Formats: sequence, C-alpha cells, structure tokens
Amino acid sequence: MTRVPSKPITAADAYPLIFAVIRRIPRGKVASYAQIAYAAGLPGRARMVGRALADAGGAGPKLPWHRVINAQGRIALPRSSEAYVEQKSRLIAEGVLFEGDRVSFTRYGWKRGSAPVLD
DNA sequence: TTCCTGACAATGC
DNA sequence: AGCATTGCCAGGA
Repeated sequence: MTRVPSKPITAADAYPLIFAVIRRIPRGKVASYAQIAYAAGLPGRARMVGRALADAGGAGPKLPWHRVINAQGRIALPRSSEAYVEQKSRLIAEGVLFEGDRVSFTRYGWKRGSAPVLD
C-alpha cells in the first residue's frame, strides 16, 4: 500500500483538539501552550496552539483563551497590545493574581485531575 | 520548493 | 533574573 511516513497534522485536524482542551481549563486556572498541546495529543506543538488562538482571534467567544500563557508564566503578547490588557484583566477578574507581569504556575497552574491548592 | 515568521520552549551564560 | 541561542513545526509569500 502507498506508505504514508507520518500523518502531517493540519490545522483542520488539530484546532478542534486544541480548543477542546482549552475549554477544559477551569476558571481561575492557567495552562501553558506546551501543556495544552500535550494534552491535545500534540506533544511539541506548542507553537501550533499559539497559531490556533491567533487564527481564532476571539472568534470563539466560548473559548477561555485568556487562561493560556507561556511557560514563563507570562502573557504571550506585546505589553502594549490591547489583547494583553484584555487577557490580564480577565485573569484578575477570575482571581488569578499577577506577581509583576507573571503568574505563578505553582498556585494557578491547571493540573488535570488534581485537587485545588489550598496553601 | 526555499526562506522567513511566529499568542512557544529548553538550555546555557 | 535576564538575555541569546537553538530546536521545534506549521503557514504563508
């Protein structure tokens, strides 16, 4: 049979998976791009998660895109952009506090299936 | 098809 | 704690 080396993952295939994962992030929690990619069965495709959100561009109101931040705990957008302010305020509104310009994964990181951190 | 870009990330200094 | 480098992978020109 005509052999196919590996399945080239296209946006059409991946986006639904990615969005599905993002929709599972609980309110008041955050997840990194890499974490979402992994959970969506796309390990190593962190950049694709970013692309998916960029393409969505707020097109999916149901999507809690603001709960997605980079591995450094920072918002992956220019400080000067509108989206940055929007994302930060949304997070704060959910009780996610910033330490300077970053969020603590230890406190707000989404750990699938684990109990909330009560400190 | 090559080259450049990007809501990323791990590593090294 | 930053900053630069390198790896990564899909899109778009």
